[in-house]
Amino acid sequence: MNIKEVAKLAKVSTATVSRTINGSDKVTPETAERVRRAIETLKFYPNTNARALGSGRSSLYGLIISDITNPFFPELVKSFEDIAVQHGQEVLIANTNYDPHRMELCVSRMLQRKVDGVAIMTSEIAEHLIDEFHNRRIPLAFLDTAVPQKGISNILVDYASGVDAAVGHLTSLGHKAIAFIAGPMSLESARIRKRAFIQSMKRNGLHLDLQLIEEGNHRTDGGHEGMARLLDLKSRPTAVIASNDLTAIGAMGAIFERGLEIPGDISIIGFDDIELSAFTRPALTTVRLSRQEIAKMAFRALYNTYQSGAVKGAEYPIQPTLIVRKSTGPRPAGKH
Amino acid sequence: MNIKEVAKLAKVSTATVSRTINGSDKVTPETAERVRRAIETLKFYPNTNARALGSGRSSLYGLIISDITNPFFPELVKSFEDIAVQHGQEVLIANTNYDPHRMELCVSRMLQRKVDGVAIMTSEIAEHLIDEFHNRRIPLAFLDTAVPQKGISNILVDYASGVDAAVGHLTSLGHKAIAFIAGPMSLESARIRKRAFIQSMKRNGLHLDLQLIEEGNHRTDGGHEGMARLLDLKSRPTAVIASNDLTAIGAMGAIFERGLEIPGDISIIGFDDIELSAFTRPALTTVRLSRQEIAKMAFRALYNTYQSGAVKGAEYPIQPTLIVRKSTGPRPAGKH
DNA sequence: CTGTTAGCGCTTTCAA
DNA sequence: TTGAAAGCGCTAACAG
Repeated sequence: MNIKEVAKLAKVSTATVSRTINGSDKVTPETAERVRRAIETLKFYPNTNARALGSGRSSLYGLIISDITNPFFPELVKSFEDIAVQHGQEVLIANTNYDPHRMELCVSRMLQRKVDGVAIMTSEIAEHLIDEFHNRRIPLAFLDTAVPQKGISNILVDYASGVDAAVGHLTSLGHKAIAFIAGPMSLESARIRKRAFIQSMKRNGLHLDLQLIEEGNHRTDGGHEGMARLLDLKSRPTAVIASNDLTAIGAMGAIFERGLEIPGDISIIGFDDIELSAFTRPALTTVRLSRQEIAKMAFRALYNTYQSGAVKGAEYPIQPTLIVRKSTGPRPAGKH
Repeated sequence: MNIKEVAKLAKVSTATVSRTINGSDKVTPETAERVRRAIETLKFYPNTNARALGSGRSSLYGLIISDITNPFFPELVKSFEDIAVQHGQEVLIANTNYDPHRMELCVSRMLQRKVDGVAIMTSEIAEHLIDEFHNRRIPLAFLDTAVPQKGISNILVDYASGVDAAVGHLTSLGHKAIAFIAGPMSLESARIRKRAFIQSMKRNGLHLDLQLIEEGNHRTDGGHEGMARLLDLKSRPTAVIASNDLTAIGAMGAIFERGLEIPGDISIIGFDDIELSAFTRPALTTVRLSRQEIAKMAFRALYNTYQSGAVKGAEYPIQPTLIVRKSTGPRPAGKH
């Protein structure tokens, strides 16, 4: 079952069938109709491998993520697939599992399948792997890389405004002693969020107590430990901002263990707005980072770059938004 | 950059390069070594599209799921990818979004990419779409389909034993009035679970009160509503088993809203063991359905079927296990 | 607007 | 054990 059979049935050449499939405008409507009927009756599906070989374009876009079980990613993956399919493109997903070796494997998988572009939504990628793509003129899109370079597109989250919204919300509730549980400092995006917090505190004219800045690991256990240390302080904070939702959820556990109430004793704000955050008790106030937007931007960046044959990437800004739920409340009376 | 260049550099024919790549045993170790070095220095990655075209095997396996943001799927996807990559195969993931049209699109995507097999982990698939695969001799693996047929492999979860473990756990805690919040009756696997519950109650010699069986939708809202109705009963149950974890979580919300305690007033057990269940307060006792096992079985079924050219599928059993956490406790004193 | 035909890069007989 | 060469199914000049 191939294009030849279709051509025979429709009484045209294979070229005409190909043109019809590809929506060329130089085919008479009648001919096209005949071809389409032939395709229909034969239940013919063009072989994408042959198409890719013949045209030099795979219509495949790679999506490299750290770990699909990390709640940040599922919606990102879904949105990426949605928009790709809308454009008639296919998606190749690969998990690095936070493992550099595995990342290398992911890159090789992408290269073998001759992807037309790759969205790299993890933070860890070695320079030489980027070159591998760059040398082959394969468009790349990153999320929050430090430096835009080599024609790579970059999705840039405006962390500053997100953190600002969080700090603003807390100050409007009367909080002054605001703590921050950061992510791992090995992560660029975690460093950016921490810097954003420090600047936001200054901008809001609040005293910045370095004791109130903890380092976590973007997982619940890190949040738990960081919060435990904060609670051991003689003057403990009345509000905490966490670098991501999992950290915040871990912190909530630590607070409950001490018999304290949220938000009665301590208010807490997360970052990301993963699905889980709506289900915690109390539901978590958080700064939403739209994964749908990120995915759409990343795909468009790749698709446009590939289509236009452009060599240079661009920057795409994303605005986070504060989602107020139940984990934040007024500063407790008698506290500072 | 192609196999010819490699052949030239290694001073062999393209056939020998091909054989080396494919690990043929009829290549002298020395020749093979020379070829490998050439591949290395040229940073050559064989073009999978050409390979697929030449060999008639795509080394691609499809994985159709309902919705990656449904917490049941991420771990399944990850495990499937893991095992596929271990076998040098690639994965094509497609979400149906519970939409029949979209399912049709998924099938066409699979067909175009010429997958070597498809794992269909959703419940909704039309008969004629199955034929589409069957006619092309493409192995299929299903999760909990009603009837095994047409050489399709079937991953069969032993729901009976899972539900039995749940009922047993509750009776050992003294519970007698046990309710069940089922999934949507349009779903085969939901029907099976409900039947299993009814049978288990009988086997344990417990009175089966039909009022205590509610129908949900496998989402939190359905659990919430079902539980609300149960709480309105004059003789309300002391324990509830939900058809899946999301239902259980919704039910927990309804219980809390009435000012009741878990497990003080009511014990609750879920099904699936999604990640979220460890984070609820209290942590949810549930029947774990290992997604890793399901994924591995499905892949193996497909891979083996394809490799052996077999026409008929097989059945693969999966045993669920009870995970006891904090949402179950002794029957409250004075209650029945 | 349509047909002819030479590739695309690899696999796989068939010979040697 | 190795090489030559004929496909695999489609695309894209080029010619008409």
